Amino acid sequence: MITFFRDGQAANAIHFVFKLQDTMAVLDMAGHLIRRIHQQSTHWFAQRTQEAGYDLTPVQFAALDAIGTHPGSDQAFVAQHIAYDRATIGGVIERLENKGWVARVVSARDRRSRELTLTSAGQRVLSDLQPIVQALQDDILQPLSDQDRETFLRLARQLVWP
Amino acid sequence: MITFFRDGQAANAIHFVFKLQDTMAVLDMAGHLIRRIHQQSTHWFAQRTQEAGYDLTPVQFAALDAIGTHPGSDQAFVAQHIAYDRATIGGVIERLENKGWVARVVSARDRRSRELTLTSAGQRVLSDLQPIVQALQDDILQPLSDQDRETFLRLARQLVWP
DNA sequence: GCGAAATGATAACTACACATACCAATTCAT
DNA sequence: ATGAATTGGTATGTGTAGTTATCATTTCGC
Repeated sequence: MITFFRDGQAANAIHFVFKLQDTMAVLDMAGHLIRRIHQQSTHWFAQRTQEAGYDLTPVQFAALDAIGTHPGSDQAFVAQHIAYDRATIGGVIERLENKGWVARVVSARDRRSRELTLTSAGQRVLSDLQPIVQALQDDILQPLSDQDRETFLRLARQLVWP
Repeated sequence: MITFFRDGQAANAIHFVFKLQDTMAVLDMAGHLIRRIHQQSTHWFAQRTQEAGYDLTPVQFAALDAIGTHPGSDQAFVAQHIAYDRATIGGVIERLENKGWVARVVSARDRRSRELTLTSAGQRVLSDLQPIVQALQDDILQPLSDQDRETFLRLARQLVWP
């Protein structure tokens, strides 16, 4: 029936339906869904960590954790460890240094590299945040049942490694 | 067995194992996996579209598609449609305009808003890219079986809507 | 041991991504 | 009908995210 359309719009009815389908196709593509989930994930991260009185990004946390668990390593290791760009990690670590959470010392062994360690403030931040970030994973997966959460994580792991 | 460690390192063996576990916990979290998948997804997009002779980002494509399927709508609609920040979409559309793919005209109905349409060049780009972007979704999901791809998409859709 | 290749880091550049603040125009409530 | 709230858009600032180029230092090949 074309009675949903006002006078003069009947001829566009089929065109209108096609347009809607085209749109849905793009919004339902893997790449677009992944972008949306990533967007929501970073939003939850900001929300929960700000509630805890901190102001940092997911990547800053990942870098902080990598340095905490591998003290003395250099920027290239941290970048490779969390699958990051070598050029970008410099800025991330610089911001962590400015916050007083990370110390950067030129290595005696290799004068090109800087050895990274957490300051005591950085260690406190990391241990404060660890349970919060752990708990926040449930917020991200909230719409899924326990079993679907496991399935999603299993498939996500498969997607990441290659 | 501690024979994997050189002299003097035996005392650190257990500590070393704990450190590895801590690290794995972070790298295996939903948020981190999602960031990695998003990273790979945008990488595939750049790869495939550049092979086709184009230089644009996933978001530029999503905006182009939204304007193509909803000609005459304004920036706020496009932003809302693809779940985007109102402040960011301005720059994205400005770049599309600079490439000569999108025309931006101040609306007569509401002088605050700009009505967006594709130029003929923009329409050609969109129809050129549509099959390429469609095909590229398989690259993103490549490590999964057909059935797991369906499952992943189903769970991803569930994660997105709330 | 010495030139070439590789590596760690930074700089410059482009493009998101979002928060906040602001202006202009429109709509809503009374 | 008019003041208040809303809406469309831009500006500003911070922080990724990646590419390419450059520089210093180290390691590798022979």
